[in-house]
Amino acid sequence: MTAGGPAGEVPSRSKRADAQRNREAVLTAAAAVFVTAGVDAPIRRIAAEAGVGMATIYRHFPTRADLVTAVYQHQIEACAEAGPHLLADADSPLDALHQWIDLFVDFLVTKHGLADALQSDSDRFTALHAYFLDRLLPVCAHLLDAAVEAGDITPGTQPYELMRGIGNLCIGRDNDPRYDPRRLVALLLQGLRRSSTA
Amino acid sequence: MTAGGPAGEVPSRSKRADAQRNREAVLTAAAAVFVTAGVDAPIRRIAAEAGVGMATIYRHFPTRADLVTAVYQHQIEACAEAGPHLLADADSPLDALHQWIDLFVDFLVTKHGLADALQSDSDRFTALHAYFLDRLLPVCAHLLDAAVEAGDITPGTQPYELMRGIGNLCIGRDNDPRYDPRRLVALLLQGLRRSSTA
DNA sequence: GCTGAAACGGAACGCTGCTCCATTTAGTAT
DNA sequence: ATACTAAATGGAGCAGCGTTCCGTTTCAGC
Repeated sequence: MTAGGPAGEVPSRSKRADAQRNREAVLTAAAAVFVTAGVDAPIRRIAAEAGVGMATIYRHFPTRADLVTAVYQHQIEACAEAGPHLLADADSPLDALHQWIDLFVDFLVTKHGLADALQSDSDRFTALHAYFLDRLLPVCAHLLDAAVEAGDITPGTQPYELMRGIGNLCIGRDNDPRYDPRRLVALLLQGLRRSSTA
Repeated sequence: MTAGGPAGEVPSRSKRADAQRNREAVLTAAAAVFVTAGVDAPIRRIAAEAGVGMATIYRHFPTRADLVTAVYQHQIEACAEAGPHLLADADSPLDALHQWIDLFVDFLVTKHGLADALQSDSDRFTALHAYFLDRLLPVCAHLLDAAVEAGDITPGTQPYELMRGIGNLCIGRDNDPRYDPRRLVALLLQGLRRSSTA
């Protein structure tokens, strides 16, 4: 019951001050290194950048997925929270879905290697995959349902499948002028539209 | 001058017999290992399976892409050759495109990690990427052009982008019942259709 | 200050890709 | 049949990476 003491309301407190500081240093360093070397950057590199030992990183973030998740948590949250907002403001549910997916795609393509990691068949990133799903799948499902209900798109598409499809389309070398994920995502969404012949 | 001897007409000859044998052994072993461990399987493993040293593999196949290419060459060729054949037999160019893409997708999804390798941003597989493009891009372009000319789909889609998109959709853990690349590829093709409102 | 425990750092281990070179072996000329 | 040469071989060796382990340092409460 722990009457008056810290009961763990704020999860990031109740640790030693230096541990807190190091945690922040690691997050900052990781964010910087991820930009240039991708989310697969060597732990040693991040540790050096942060001025800590490797064990410190492993202690704070047991798996790489935990580190990546922590680095991008705010942006993932922002994307999740944008969903209902867009639905309220857009001209149609389909518009809202489009705009939300644009946000999602922008997020993925600007994070070097993130889309790759999300779909990696390695077990290293399962937790990251799970976090994305927990946070964004309901949002996507809601938008999808709204668009179906409005009669804009055909029913039957599973949100999970759609999100993975979009994520997959974002995989690949950056800055290839011949390949723009956005165009293919647009094509995919076009395929979702309710055809007039149906 | 080497009057009567082999002059090198057949490129895979003109090597010592043991080298030929080892080359075949490596290909067989690699094919077997790829099935269970994916195209990223350690060279040591393939060497052990083939009963040769690692250097032998590197000598015959300088890069991993060369090895993977050699292992799947016949299937890639078959896929390439099927294109014109399908176009001649199918009811419509769009049908032919569909069937050909089905072939392509089947090929990718049954080769563990191949789709991942094709889009990997690592330089290890650039040659593989190039080979796929050299061989299959013209076929895809031809089918696409025919479908556009028949008025079945809207013009403007680049064959390269389409192929990469399809390849990307095939990436991921095998046997996930919630994600079937075929459904998304179908959706993508649906998006290519000429809409009656255009 | 003193002390116990939390936190730390980097050496160490295992696995992998790739290279280098002493040794073996196939093919040929005698 | 034998000897010779160049092709071919194999595995030790090096470097980079993820992950763990443990002796040492540092914080925080008394």
